[in-house]
Amino acid sequence: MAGTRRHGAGRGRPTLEEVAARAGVGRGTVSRVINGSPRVSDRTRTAVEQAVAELGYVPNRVARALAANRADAVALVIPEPETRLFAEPYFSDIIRGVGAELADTDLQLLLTLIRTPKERQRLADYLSAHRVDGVLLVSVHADDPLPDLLERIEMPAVLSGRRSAHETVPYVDSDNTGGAQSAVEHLIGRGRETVATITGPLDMYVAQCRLEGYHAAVRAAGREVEAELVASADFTEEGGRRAMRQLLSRRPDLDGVFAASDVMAAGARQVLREKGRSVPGDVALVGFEDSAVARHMDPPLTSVRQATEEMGRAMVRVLLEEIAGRSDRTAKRPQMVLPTQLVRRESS
Amino acid sequence: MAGTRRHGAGRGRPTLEEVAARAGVGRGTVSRVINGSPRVSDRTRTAVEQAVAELGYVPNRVARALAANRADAVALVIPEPETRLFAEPYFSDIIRGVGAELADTDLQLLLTLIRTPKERQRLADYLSAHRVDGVLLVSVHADDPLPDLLERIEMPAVLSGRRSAHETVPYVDSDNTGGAQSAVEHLIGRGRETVATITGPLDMYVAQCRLEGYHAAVRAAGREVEAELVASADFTEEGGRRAMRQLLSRRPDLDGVFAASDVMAAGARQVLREKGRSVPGDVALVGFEDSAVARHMDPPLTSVRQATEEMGRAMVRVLLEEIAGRSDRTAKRPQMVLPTQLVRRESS
DNA sequence: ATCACAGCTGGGAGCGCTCCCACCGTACCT
DNA sequence: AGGTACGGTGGGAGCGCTCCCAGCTGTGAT
Repeated sequence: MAGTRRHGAGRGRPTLEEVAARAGVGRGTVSRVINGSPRVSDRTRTAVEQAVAELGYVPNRVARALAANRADAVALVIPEPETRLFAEPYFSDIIRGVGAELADTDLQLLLTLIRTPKERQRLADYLSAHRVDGVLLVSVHADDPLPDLLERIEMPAVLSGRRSAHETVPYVDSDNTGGAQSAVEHLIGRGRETVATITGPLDMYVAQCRLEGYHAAVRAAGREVEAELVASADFTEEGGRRAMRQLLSRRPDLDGVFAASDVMAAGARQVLREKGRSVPGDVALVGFEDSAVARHMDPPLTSVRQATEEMGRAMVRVLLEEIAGRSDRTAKRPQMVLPTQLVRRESS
Repeated sequence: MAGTRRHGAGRGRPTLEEVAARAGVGRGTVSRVINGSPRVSDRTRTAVEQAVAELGYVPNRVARALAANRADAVALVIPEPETRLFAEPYFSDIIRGVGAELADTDLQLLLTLIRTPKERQRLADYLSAHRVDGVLLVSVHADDPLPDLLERIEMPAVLSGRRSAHETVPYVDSDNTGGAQSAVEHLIGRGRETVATITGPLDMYVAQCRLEGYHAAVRAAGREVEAELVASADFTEEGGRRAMRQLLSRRPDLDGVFAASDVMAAGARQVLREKGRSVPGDVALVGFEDSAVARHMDPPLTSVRQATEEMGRAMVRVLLEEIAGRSDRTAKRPQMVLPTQLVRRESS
């Protein structure tokens, strides 16, 4: 009865044991070679490596995960509504970066889209069960309970973006304040006198930062910040339209607009066209994100580029560190801010 | 020595055994309840369910996967270059659909981006090792060896799109021919006399189909298909520009263009503007894909919408069938074609 | 020659589950 | 009453690996 295989699939795949037999060594030794332990003689190592090659041995990750109580996987969690709200490229660029950086590891990338509270609960269970080694969280809201849950169960995690200025969890963010500031300085530098801004939802830290950058640039130019020149929206095209109408009715004399996202800039552009204002002739327009939308607008939109793909890569690096360095509890949490860059196009 | 736990993480998570003890039954019985086997008495089932609830038991997928020789995961394979080439929304909409449909299952979604031949090889190894239960392949080229490999190792797989008219592997595709045809019929119906087309790379079946639809519509209108009116490109914006210039120099009298992708239409639009042709006044323009680009063009682009998210969902459904029904080898491979829909906007 | 102590090595135990076989009872037949 | 059948159940074996401990060398110190 011994040796009877029950399952068809996977049949014939060599196991550690078989490699050991062929190399004339014990299981433990093969395991050590596979995992690159230094305590193996060169002689033995060579023998094992040859056996591995001959048999075409590939370790069974599942067995490994079970025995070592690791998962060999990280989860990328994406709150679904966000992918609709934010311009798509952000989302896919992050994935690209994450995927690229993970390719060198042998960690699997698990993608988790969260739509409903039920699914969020399910994820929480899943994570509590330690079925992944770490978590990458994209665009978390300030009131999201997930980061705290992760903290509690000691699951390594990295956020893209901060929830507030005093973020405690490791994160990778881009320099929203600086980017916004440079955008507005650019507008002012081009001689615009009355520069307005369309903000994102101000309960989001990212929107606060971009507004903060606007303020900074206005003040740096020795001007007053006028409340009339600030309209807040929600990162959507429709929101951009509404805010632009508001702004135009309040201050018909405005000649520059900084929108905190390209999509809102697109909405604003439409309203400007409706009202017969030329861009950049009458009104200069700048966006944020440098998404495909910016390039395809007419005229092409000046925008602040964030290194989104690089953010994905950085997140993985930080997460890997977190996973490795969990031991020393005192270590400071790695947090990094990536620079942005103004991309000048015809809209300003 | 018995019962000594070595690993810290996961400590305290109840196991099947503990649930069994608490419910006063055997391991096998608990397993049956968990997996919804019908051969359990109501009495016992209730007792087990209570124990599960009290202990907060969550099955360990890794152990399950090892024991059952399943992986409880499917891989979504995305050839990296494609995600740059194709407009992004396609890619993220597919993911959205796949994620949504998978949420009801307890399969994990593994995302695999393929950039280099080395990574492709790695994936091949990985799949050969049966570490996933099935594979979703996005936009495969005709010469991609992956589908055949999968066939060989009997790994369930579903393609998005076909490689040729005689695709043998299960797939989900949209009605490219029909969509293109309706687009061109629309142009002709609006009174356009000289309708040209910008095609994708003709070694891709999807490009062939869209061209085929163009031909069909032209012929259906009782006209000749003129080679001069066909310019092929590569689904990129730059390609669209080049093709448009070609077309314009060959046939300055053209008054309608069907571009086989929105991105190429965007390129074409730029050239038309350069050359002083108004849209839709002088030239009516239609794209394919109905991506964000289409909505943000000026004027907004009429385009053929494909139900991309639904394609993702359908792919999962088909894959699940494949995984389940692997037993009867004679069953026909499920293949489905989703309808498209013309979305009219101001460009035509 | 003896002892100690390395560096290597083999292999038992165990990770948490599924599979399957043997077994128990009860209901139904002859 | 004995036989048959079958729904329901317990638990051994095993999935392929990692961990760890004991043991086995060979070397250098004594």
